[in-house]
Amino acid sequence: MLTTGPRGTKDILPDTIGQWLYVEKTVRDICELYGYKEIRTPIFEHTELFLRGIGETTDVVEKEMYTFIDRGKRSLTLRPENTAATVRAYLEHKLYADIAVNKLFYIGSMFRYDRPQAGRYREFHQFGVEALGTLNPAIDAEIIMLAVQFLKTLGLNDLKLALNSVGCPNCRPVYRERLQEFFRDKLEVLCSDCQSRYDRNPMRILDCKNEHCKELSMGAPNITDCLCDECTDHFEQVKSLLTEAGIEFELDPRLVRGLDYYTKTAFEIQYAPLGAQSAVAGGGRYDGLIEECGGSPTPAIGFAVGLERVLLALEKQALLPGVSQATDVFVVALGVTAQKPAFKLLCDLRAKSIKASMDFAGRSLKAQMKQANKAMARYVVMLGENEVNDSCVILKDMITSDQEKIAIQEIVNKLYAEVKD
RNA sequence: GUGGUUGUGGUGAAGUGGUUAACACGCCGGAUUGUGGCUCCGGUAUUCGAGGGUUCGAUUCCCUCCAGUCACCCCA
Repeated sequence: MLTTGPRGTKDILPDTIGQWLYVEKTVRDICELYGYKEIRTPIFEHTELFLRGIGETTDVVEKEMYTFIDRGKRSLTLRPENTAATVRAYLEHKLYADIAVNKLFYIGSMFRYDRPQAGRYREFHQFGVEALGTLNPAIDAEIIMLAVQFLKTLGLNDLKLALNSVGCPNCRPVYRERLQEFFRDKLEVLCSDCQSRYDRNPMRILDCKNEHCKELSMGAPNITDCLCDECTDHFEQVKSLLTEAGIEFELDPRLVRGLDYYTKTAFEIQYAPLGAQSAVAGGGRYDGLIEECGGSPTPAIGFAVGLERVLLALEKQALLPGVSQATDVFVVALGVTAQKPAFKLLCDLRAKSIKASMDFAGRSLKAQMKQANKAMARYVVMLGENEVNDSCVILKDMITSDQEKIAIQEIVNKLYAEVKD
């Protein structure tokens, strides 16, 4: 218990931290390129924010939230996603007053009480982007392109961009009714999951993996045929902008998002080799959310990328960079009298920005040499009693195995010249 | 929340109802005086996820729990 982390969590150890830094660097670079600014919101929020924002009947809210009561008897929840919180911050700090369109990105931990499986954890990391303040289809295209370019920059291939429009409060209810109408006489023969979807979210029936349900849903009406004029027009423009930009996409009229706030444009980027959890990125428009959160009606769009899934995909394509943890110099000290001068040398080297390490376990010379080798040290500086008495050190080149005696006053400059040329 | 599957040292893994739980890698130490990477030698699990039960006896059989893993649900 004490030696096991909570279920669904993962430690990121020194041997893999480089992968994260690499991905995070890519995130920051691309966001800078597209003009998105980083925002950091709290890990927890008032529970109410997610209830209202995400939707009370969504799975995320109904069964996946980490909710707790604090000592002030407030109900708080660990964020299961970051769009609602970003909107909250946007309203709280009146960011809309600064500029017409706010372009923001975030990167951090999210929490969902789910059964862990491949690509799904209880604490996971998302990189997300939000553009608040415009209904212009060009921002839809920009957002989607950013997501695609991010994944491509990392080197991922075989990605599938699925695109759909889920309508707006004007046309979606119409579609919903037509769907229910279509399935009404088939309700008895649908799987039990779909029977409950029928009322909660009939669009999900279209997405069912059950073969029988798939057959039954053949010929079901498509949402894109039921969109209102405004949504149709918007969707057409998004599609043509993407086409002009050379972004390949697949129209998927069955693509549904699980969060209530989505409107119009919905998209998902899938990487099939990941198995069941193949959605690497997902997002869409949420033109009603800001008003729902107490702001004035403001259109917005965003997406989130699951970083663990990205890392899994990169691993499958062997795209993870090997991080060199080589050090420049390893200082080997022999015996007690050399300890202090060795430590001083270590400090002096670092003062010159030379990467340097030494042994602190009081090990033998041989063991220290092995350690230097493991640390991939370019040079080893040795000093023992003799060297201390002579005010010199032995400098060893670990590649050529050459070694020479050097006055201790000169060693730092000498190494600086070697390492920093 | 539901179902499948797995759980032996730091890691990958053999193995059996009964004296000292293979092997490989890793790690630690050594191969004459103060020197790495190769090689060789030695040391590295009072214990087989945890707790019960069956048994003369269980790591091996049963139950419960915990954890990993995969799938459903759902999502990034």
